[in-house]
Amino acid sequence: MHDVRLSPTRRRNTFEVGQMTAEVKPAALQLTERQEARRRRILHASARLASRGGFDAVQMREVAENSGVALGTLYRYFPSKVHLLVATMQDQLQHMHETLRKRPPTEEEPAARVAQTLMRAFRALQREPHLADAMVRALTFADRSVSPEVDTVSRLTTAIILDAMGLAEAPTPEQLSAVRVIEHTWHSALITWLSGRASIAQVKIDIETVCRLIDLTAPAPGR
Amino acid sequence: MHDVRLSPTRRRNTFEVGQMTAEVKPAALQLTERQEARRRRILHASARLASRGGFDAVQMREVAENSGVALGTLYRYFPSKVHLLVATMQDQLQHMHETLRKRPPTEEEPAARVAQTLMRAFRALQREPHLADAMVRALTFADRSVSPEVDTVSRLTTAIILDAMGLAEAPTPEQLSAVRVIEHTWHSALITWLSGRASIAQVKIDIETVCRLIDLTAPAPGR
DNA sequence: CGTTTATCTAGAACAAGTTTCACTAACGCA
DNA sequence: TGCGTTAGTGAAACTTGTTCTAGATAAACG
Repeated sequence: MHDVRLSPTRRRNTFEVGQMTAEVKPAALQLTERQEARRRRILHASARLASRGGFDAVQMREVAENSGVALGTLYRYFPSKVHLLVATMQDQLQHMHETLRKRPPTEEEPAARVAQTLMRAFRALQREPHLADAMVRALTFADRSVSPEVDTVSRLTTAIILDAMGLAEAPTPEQLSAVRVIEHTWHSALITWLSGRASIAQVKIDIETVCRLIDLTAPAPGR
Repeated sequence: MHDVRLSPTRRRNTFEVGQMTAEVKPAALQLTERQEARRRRILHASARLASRGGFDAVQMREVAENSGVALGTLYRYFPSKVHLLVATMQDQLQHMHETLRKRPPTEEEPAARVAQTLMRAFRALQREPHLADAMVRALTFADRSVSPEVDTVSRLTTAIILDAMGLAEAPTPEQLSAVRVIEHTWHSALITWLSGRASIAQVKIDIETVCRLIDLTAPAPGR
């Protein structure tokens, strides 16, 4: 009768934005091997369905079936569809982060580096527009009950951007503000693209535009 | 048997961003008086329910009951819950725009004027956080089928910002980019606030931060 | 006016997210 | 190894958005 939800719900890795390292592992409180495997199967099924038909195509019953797990079990691992998709996004972001670490941006200026990085991520999303749809829609639709998970995604994104700026260690408050604004723009621009209201070119422009903020907060004398 | 959906669906007021005036009336293709009244009752009920419990509290059956209309009729006027809420947002924005016209921002600098305007709007939303939740969640969750309506909201927002900048007439492409980025930040910051991941103060900072972009695109020599 | 046609109404029906329940399997530990 | 507890299964039930149907009203129009 102990309706204690499985890890993902209460995960709350308290760590500062700055000290984000490569190890942001799911960190669910000790899962057995079989459980870890189940969790992985679920995420995999979720991503697969999502890359077919986007948000709507991820149907909980089907995810359960496809991952060989009972519906109730699925809900024990991920207490809602949005939780599931946000976790899926965490997963994908992790990959992205690692990939980016291997091939850091080539540009000189921080602003250009960030823009380049985001455009790379954007191109990756373009390859799986449905998956992108599912993840981003879930992310912005998430209510308070998903805050911890959304926050994790946000921290990952922040880490990626800071990495691109070349200062994963000691960002100033001003720089953090700029990064937050960049993130806002990133998410919202993706949405306008996904809903067909903005072209790829326009998203590019928006990203480049917002990245100029970085210059404003550069360590240089610039106000 | 002519399942022609009512106006709101196919509304497609083609008008340029710049020439946005006060007359953006719903403009549904000729509704009779009774129909206009019904539409209004529906929107009113929607807003009332939303200001109670936010997105989830707006239940289509209840909206129908509260506005004295059959469920089928509700769906004829607004083909989905998201359509309904986006229309509700249009409605509210209209009011906001008029209010802002009456008392334009007092600041001198364009950037400060925009920031002041958005903070005013933000304070208005803070008075009805649940309503804000319903509208903003609907807006960002909207899929392609709602694009025209979302676009209308976007144009209204753009108009408000351009007004605040003091150039509703001839914005440069660069300025339009900045405005788009400001809008992105505005929506996304609202979401982080609504989901409890950012404080009011933080939203304020983000708005002020992004508004600096306006200086970068000023008619002045600034690059 | 009377008729034709488009709207509305009431209510059932359907779909997918979520919850619940009774039961079985796996795990942790003494 | 045996046993109590936690996790997982299967299936039904429940909720709320959405669709459908048949019949009643209102509008348009000759």
